[in-house]
Amino acid sequence: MRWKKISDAVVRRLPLYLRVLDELAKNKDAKLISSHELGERAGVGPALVRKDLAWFGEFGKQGVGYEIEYLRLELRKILNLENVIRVAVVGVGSLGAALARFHIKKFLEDESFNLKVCALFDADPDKHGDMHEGLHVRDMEELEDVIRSEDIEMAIITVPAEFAQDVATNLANAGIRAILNFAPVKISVPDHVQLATADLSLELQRLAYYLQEE
Amino acid sequence: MRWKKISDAVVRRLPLYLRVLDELAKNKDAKLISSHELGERAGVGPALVRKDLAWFGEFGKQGVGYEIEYLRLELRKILNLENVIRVAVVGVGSLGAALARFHIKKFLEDESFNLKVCALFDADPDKHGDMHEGLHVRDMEELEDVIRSEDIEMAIITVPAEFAQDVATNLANAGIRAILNFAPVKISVPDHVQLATADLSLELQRLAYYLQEE
DNA sequence: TAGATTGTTAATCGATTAACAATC
DNA sequence: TAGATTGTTAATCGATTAACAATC
Repeated sequence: MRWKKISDAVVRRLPLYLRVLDELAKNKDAKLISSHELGERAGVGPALVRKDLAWFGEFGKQGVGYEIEYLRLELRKILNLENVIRVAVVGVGSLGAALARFHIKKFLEDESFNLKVCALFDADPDKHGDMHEGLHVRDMEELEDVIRSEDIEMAIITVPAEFAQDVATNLANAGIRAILNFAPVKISVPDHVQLATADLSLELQRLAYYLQEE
Repeated sequence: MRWKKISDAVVRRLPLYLRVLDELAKNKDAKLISSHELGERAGVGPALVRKDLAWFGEFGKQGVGYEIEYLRLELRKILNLENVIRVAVVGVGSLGAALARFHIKKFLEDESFNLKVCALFDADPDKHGDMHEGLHVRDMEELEDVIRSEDIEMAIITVPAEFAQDVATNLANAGIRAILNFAPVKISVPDHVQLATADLSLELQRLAYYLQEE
């Protein structure tokens, strides 16, 4: 299933729409939703909602709107969230451990959440063998083997900034296709690897700007 | 110090430039940097670097470039990072505790890092009094008093999604001016409160899209 | 002086919004 | 049929890039 050249600005809004639909589906408030209301709840204009969805097909009915459950399932298909995606966490400090814990719990509790953390890695030998939510911390030496044998496609990097680039390179070499980076550095990856950044320092510094009196 | 109507797209790049300058200043590699090299290191085009900086003044010299240390200090002024900014963490689960720990350590280790976590709050009475890096967990009842008496301007929300909006409202009422929200929900705040979102689920779902074969 | 690089204006590019015919 | 809302095209808006005179 491929629709070429969809802008990332569009792709970023799809999970937003999906979240609204998940919520509505759970509460069974209604069967239908208009682009106006979906946009309202997602924080996006109604015209943009329609345009975003139209890139992938015709999901609505004129004069009626979109069927919530149907659109929800279609969006899950589009976002590739139908099958379980295996995830590794590299760097098991308190942040890495917390993220692993959070996602493992969510996977167990929410049946529509399809991201499964299934391996933890850390360079510190003292941590090897430590258990977190049923997973033990592995040596970085095992990275490539485990990623390949366990079909891990995504990784979360929570190592100190100075090691992040090396880790990212190793992950790319091991066949990882998407990385969420928490380390406060710009990292480079090959074109076929997707990168998302959760750079808290950057966000906090940006917020500081707006604290100034206006 | 106010320059009206600077676009957020511009403000978001300033911390990126600052990080590059911090790095260069630490290593004392050189005294000067061109927009070309600064852009290179920050991942931004050279013309855009010059245009971004030009919003705030004339910091460079034609034919020469920008003085690293000078520009670094000017950027710190512009971003309002000269004085310590006090921060509260609301929701002390494993993620909240990890973030508090991370930032408190960074504040102690890096003298140019001016964000100081100085209060922790949680709704769970079992956690009240627990210590994290020298701070005890307080009751939510104390939120407003403590924020006002300790001059706390910024908050990090790490409570479960269903409580995030209430917490944000309470924070806004207590006079908080900027919020970094980790809860996976859209929250609304008054216009005078700045909001940054660290919505990991959204990022991971976006990444999932790109895992599809092309 | 010759070479380099800024600050700034004009041109381009891309994303959002408005408008509306099609149609349920 | 009358009212509503989609999918889509055209208009607008804003952000980035290219170009270049000014000048160190």
